[in-house]
Amino acid sequence: MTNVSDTDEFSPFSVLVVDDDHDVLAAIARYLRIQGFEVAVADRAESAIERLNEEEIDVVVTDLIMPGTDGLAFARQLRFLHPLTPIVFFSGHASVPDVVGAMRLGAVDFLEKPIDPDVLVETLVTLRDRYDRHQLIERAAFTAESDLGQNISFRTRVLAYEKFIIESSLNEHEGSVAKVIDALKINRRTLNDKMLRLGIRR
Amino acid sequence: MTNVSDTDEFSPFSVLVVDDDHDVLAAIARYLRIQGFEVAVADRAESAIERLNEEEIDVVVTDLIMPGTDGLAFARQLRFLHPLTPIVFFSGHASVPDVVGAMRLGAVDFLEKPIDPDVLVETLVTLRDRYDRHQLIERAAFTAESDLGQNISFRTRVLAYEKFIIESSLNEHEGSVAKVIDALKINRRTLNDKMLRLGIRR
DNA sequence: TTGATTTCGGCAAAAATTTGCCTATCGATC
DNA sequence: GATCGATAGGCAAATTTTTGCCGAAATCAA
Repeated sequence: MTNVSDTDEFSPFSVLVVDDDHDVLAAIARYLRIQGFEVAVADRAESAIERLNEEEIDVVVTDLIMPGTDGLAFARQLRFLHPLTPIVFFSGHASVPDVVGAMRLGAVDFLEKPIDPDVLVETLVTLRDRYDRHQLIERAAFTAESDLGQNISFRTRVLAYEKFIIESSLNEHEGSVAKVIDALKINRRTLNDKMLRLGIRR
Repeated sequence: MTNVSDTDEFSPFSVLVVDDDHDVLAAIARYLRIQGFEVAVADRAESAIERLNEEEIDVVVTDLIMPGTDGLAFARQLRFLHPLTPIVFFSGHASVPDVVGAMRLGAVDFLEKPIDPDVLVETLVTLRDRYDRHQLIERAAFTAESDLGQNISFRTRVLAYEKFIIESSLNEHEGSVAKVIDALKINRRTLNDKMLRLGIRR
């Protein structure tokens, strides 16, 4: 696997903000940019998906209630395309089922409107600090063959995920294979084989 | 196949209900027993933990707000003792952060008080049908942001991810297995087997 | 009701993965 | 140089998964 851009400049943490209200969108984007985030915006789900396919997004921040494809439906698509990309929801009057649905889709957090910019930034900073490395690895694993868009085979996806898990765990344990074996409860021989097959090096 | 009377072949599905309000507790317990569940009750977290250690509990249903140890703190203990036991929360006036916190702890659902008994039963029936005793696969297993994710085996995580992919794809294709087969490029027989093993229903 | 379509599961062969055993390499240390 | 600890890989048996074939059950459309 030749990865064109994994050696060059460090990639900033990029946030995709999705909201149909342009004023809110602009305000959030502006604030986040001041805070040093790279920000992409979209005013509806369809364009958000486009953005996600075009550029590397580290985290998605989306309104729950939008005309057309709403936040949950959007998250569902996102989950399918990029299963591990963190999602932060926000909404004005969210019902309990809404929040439940969002969290079930793997949302990291659910903020209430009006958004306190500092709370949002805090959430994002936590994510950045905590998952920066993981995200980079994830991208390498999941974008490797995802150029084709939707039709990635089940097999490929699962392998990519396995690769992600192992690389994450290795990363977390500073390259100690023994610790990974323990943490993932995986047979040593199996791990070695998988690493070989998936092209994982310490 | 999905018949209520089939279940007596297996060990019964046991529910632990936790609420400090004895009236509510009795009402729920009574209703669930009528519906054929084996029900244990506890009026506070401490006794609930005792119950959990004494008998085999398949799912915990707990109030969020209780004097002493509240629902979230209780869930945290439960997670430590029985990481894969499903939890269903209920509460009267739950705030968004409450719900978020509950779901982060791996709650299966969050119901609002007053509880509609039928909704609760439906939730439990789904759980009963869906979770195979041998192979409990927690949604949290694969959620990247979960606090739990750490001690879960490689195998379990991968299975959870497979389950997620298939469910997502089914969802996206409105339950059409044929379309899923095409989209995921997976053998029909393999898909059927996986659905069976992972407890996926259309 | 009938016939076409779709979905499911039993079964067994084929294929792939996992695992245990044994040996080899690499570094750090004595 | 010898040794210890950690990591890898060859090999073959054990185990699991995948797949094709078959028929049955369920669903849908006249």
